[in-house]
Amino acid sequence: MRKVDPRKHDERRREILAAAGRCFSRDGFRGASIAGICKEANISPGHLYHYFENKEAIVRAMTQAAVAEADMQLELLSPEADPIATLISKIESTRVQRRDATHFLLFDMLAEAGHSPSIAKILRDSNRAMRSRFAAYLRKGQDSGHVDRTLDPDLAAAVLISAIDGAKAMGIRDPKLSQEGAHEHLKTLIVRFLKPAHD
Amino acid sequence: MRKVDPRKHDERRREILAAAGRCFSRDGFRGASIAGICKEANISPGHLYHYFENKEAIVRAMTQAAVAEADMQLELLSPEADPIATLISKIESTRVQRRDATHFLLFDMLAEAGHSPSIAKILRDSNRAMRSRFAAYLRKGQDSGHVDRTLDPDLAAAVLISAIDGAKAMGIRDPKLSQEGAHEHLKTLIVRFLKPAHD
Amino acid sequence: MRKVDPRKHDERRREILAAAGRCFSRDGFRGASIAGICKEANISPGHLYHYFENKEAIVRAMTQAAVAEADMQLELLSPEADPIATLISKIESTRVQRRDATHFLLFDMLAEAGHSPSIAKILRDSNRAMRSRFAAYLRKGQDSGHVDRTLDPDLAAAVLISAIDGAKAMGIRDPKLSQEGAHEHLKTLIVRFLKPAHD
Amino acid sequence: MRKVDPRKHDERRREILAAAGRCFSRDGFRGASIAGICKEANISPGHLYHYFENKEAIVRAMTQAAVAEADMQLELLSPEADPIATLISKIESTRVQRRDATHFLLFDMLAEAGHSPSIAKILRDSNRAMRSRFAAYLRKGQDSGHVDRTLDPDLAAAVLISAIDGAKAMGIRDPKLSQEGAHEHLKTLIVRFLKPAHD
DNA sequence: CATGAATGAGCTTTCATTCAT
DNA sequence: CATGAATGAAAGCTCATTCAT
Repeated sequence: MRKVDPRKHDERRREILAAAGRCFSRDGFRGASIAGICKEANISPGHLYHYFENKEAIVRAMTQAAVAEADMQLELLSPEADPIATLISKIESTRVQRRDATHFLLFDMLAEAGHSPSIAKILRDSNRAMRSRFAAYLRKGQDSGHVDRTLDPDLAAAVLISAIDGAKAMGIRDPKLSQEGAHEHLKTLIVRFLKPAHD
Repeated sequence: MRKVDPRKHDERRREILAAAGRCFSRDGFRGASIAGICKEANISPGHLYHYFENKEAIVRAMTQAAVAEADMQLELLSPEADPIATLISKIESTRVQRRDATHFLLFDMLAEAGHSPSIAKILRDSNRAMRSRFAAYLRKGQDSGHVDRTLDPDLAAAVLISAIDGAKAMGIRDPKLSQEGAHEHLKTLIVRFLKPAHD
Repeated sequence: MRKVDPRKHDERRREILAAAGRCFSRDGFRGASIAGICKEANISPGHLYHYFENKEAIVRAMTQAAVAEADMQLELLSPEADPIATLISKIESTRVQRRDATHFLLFDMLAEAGHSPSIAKILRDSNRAMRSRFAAYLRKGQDSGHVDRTLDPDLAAAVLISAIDGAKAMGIRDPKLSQEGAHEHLKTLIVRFLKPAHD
Repeated sequence: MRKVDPRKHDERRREILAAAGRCFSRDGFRGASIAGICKEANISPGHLYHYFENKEAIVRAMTQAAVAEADMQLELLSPEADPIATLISKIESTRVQRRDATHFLLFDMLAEAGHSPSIAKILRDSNRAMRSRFAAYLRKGQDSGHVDRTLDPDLAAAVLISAIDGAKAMGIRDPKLSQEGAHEHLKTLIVRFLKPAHD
């Protein structure tokens, strides 16, 4: 009579997703195999399909989790401080995790968006959320005079997100680049972009 | 005793690579099949292996060709003009090709770099070349007073390359974003970053 | 010490069998899955195995039920009437249900008999029962002068059963065939076969 | 430069089909596995897919071959003779092959027609061909006075085909039935059905 | 009596790669 | 140079069946 315990079900799903995440960032979305994920998650292939309809569903859930996590990290940034400093600390965290395997995952997602409309949609939707959060920061900064009032908050936010993406690419293209130096220059880029009172 | 005509051999290789490029940008590195590439190139699978040792060799050559092409496009930019304008026109070309399938290829490469050291190396090497070319532009700009002298040309170049990568990601994350607006803001980002005389 | 109520147990079995019947006639013996049958019967897979040892047991029970049902329908035919009319009305019912999914089930059973000796035996046993019932009709008809006395009742019965099977096949081979016309001719076939006084 | 030799290709296809036929009549359409067919045909699984798009294509080709063969056998019957005798010899051949595995295949096809529209279509199309061939025989018989002129040739043909199907079912339902006796009665059925001059 | 989590063998299919011609 | 027949391992996925609860 007892039905599925949704709690346990969800926990298991998360466990599988975590295992999949390890496989995906090691081998890529396409390179990772169901068998590998099962081994990593210590379950049988048949059982995995109680939790996910198919591989694409795992990729989808993974992508969703990754972008949600990215958005959440942004939400956690202290909203009191100078928004410029806030955003820079965001960029900074990217620098620190420089060789983080999840960066590869991001590029896998961007590549996958080219072949999978559902992944593309997840990326678009999450991007809209992140962008409006960013834009809110910027608007607040404009109100307090920290951010150039001539910038369109939405478009500036899009540019800043793209700068973060670019920073992640930089870590791959140039792993030996002076981290402090690159960070300094990125910071300069952001500051000069946002700072008001350009003559 | 008839020897291979190296000229023809190279041309064939390029043809195959072009066919592979179409397949890769349509289906991704992993999603594209040797059979598909052969069909696209109008050769037999057996024959393809006269030109490439294995699939990874094609991916490698493809990556090399793509980054070389990117570098070459940079080389073609008129070296006379104001370097800032030059760089902006480079960004602009990214905007115009916004939904170009080759963008997905770039992200495939960046993702692949996570699993394949040889791809990672190609990316690193090509990046070093591009970066020094960019840096040369910047140095010239600094000499002529167009570019802020306090910037380190190498690091600034790395940041600019990352901005271009980010711009490509922007097209995927936000396909409906106002192109002109985003471009304006990107331009502003570059100009403010490079322009001298910040107080 | 609580014993199973055999009444309830049997009813449950019949319910499951009914559900299985729907699945089998939709997807075939091989195409239908235990999971599907469970969903159709609203029970869990584990529970199903309280009622049936394995899938083959379900197929067996199903086959048995189907042939028993066919025999029972025959039993219900009014034994008073002219046996020729009786048999024709039997053929008629086949015509009416022409596209009935249970027809496919019959052919599934006949095919399955080729790979499963136990199914073959069920078919044989049931056929013997039906045949003797048919034969009894014929004998009565011979006594009353409605049926040709030179026919061997048993063999004639076998031929008539095969004619009914054939009529079911006709519905599949030729779904658009004039139903009335085909029925008329089938009726003629039966009448001429059984009618006495051929010169 | 040499292209595929269509002769060899076709021969290989036929070989595979023959192997598949053995597997299918042993295990049924669904019960037979690609691996088993490959082993029977002495080829690798990958290679099989050079000749057939997928398993369904094999089933389709198999069905087509089987019904074409049935039609061809009919064509070979001597067209000179009394059409009734001709048709009876057709029924007779069914009796002789009584336990022929291809009979099971027929019922597999009829069952499969319930789930696969393409199989259903093949059956319909082949049936139309066979039926018109049968009907031509009957018409000729009517012209020569051997066959009852009141019968509609097309419908009578359909009824006769269904009688053959039924005869095949009889072999399965009743393998121990006196073959001669059953045959005698079947012959009687046919003769009385077709013979003219019923009073 | 009843659940559904869990298994693992087996399924169809794909694909990089080799090789005789 | 060029073909495409052939391989076989591995992929994603299904499913009958078992078992702890």
